[in-house]
Amino acid sequence: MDATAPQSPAGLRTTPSWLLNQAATHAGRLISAGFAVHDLRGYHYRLLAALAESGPASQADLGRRCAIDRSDVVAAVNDLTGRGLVVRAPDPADRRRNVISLTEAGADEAHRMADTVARVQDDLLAPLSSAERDQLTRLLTRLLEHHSGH
Amino acid sequence: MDATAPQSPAGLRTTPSWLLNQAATHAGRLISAGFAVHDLRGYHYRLLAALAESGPASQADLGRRCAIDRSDVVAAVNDLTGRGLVVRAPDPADRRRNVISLTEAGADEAHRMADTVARVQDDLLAPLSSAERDQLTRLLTRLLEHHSGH
DNA sequence: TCAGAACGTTGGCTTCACCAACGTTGGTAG
DNA sequence: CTACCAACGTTGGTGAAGCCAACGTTCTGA
Repeated sequence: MDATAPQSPAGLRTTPSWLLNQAATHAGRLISAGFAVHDLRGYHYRLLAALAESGPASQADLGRRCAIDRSDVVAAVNDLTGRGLVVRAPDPADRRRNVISLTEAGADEAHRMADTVARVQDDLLAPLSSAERDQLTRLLTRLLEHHSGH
Repeated sequence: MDATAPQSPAGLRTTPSWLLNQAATHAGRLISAGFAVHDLRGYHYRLLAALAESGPASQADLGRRCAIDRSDVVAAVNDLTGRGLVVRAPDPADRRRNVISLTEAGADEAHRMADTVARVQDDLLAPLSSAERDQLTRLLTRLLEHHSGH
């Protein structure tokens, strides 16, 4: 992003979807920079976080929880197994499923990435007071609940 | 997005950068659907909006104002000229530059797209009161100002 | 005047979000 | 029990969006 950007058109600048887009883009830059240190990307973190929090799960379940398409879960899990962060095993109780579990290294990495993410939040929300951060979080949460709870 | 998504990990669900990402993704889906009717995409709208608001400009200027890379401006302007929405002319005062101007059809399309965008905002912000919408807008604006004003 | 900056352009890359199709396996209605 | 349909993992592909490096041309400032 050009720091020296002339004022963008008001037609964009005052449009919530534009603001969301730009704020998310910027957050994404910070997050990506943080993840680069771990040599991992967004999909990887989402999966590790889900596994660290709720334990082993099928790929389909992970996809639903992390908002990642089934086919993209395959590739990301491949990456993670290749790095020894995760193990893929057939589910004896349902032979359609694979059970994905964290290895010890995976659990460690999940913690480290969570720390990185936490630092990025502070960076991202620097200009806001703690009350304002809560406000923003609540507004966004309501938005998402409305649009997913249908 | 799966409407039936089981609860995502709290480690994500309560993280502002995740909320921003998801909200922006959803907004993007609504916006894209709206733009599909016009057979145009996000970059096209940004450029048309900037031109409609501030008049003719060089490609580099447009790129800075719309947060689009120089090289991507080239392609988008090519598209727009191909549709007769925009004209590209060399700047006699600075032969490095091209001056991009809206045609009449381009100005019309800019208005129609602005209407589409306005409708999408209402859809997107449906769950929020007008005061809350202002709050959200202000918080996001402050975030962006902080991170671009450096 | 001459070095460096700005401009437009080409070509390439990565991430993320999707979609369609297939074979395999489970569950269920008849 | 069988037929049918749903769910799962997988492959392969698409497109938008955001970037970066390099080049030749043109302008500008020291």
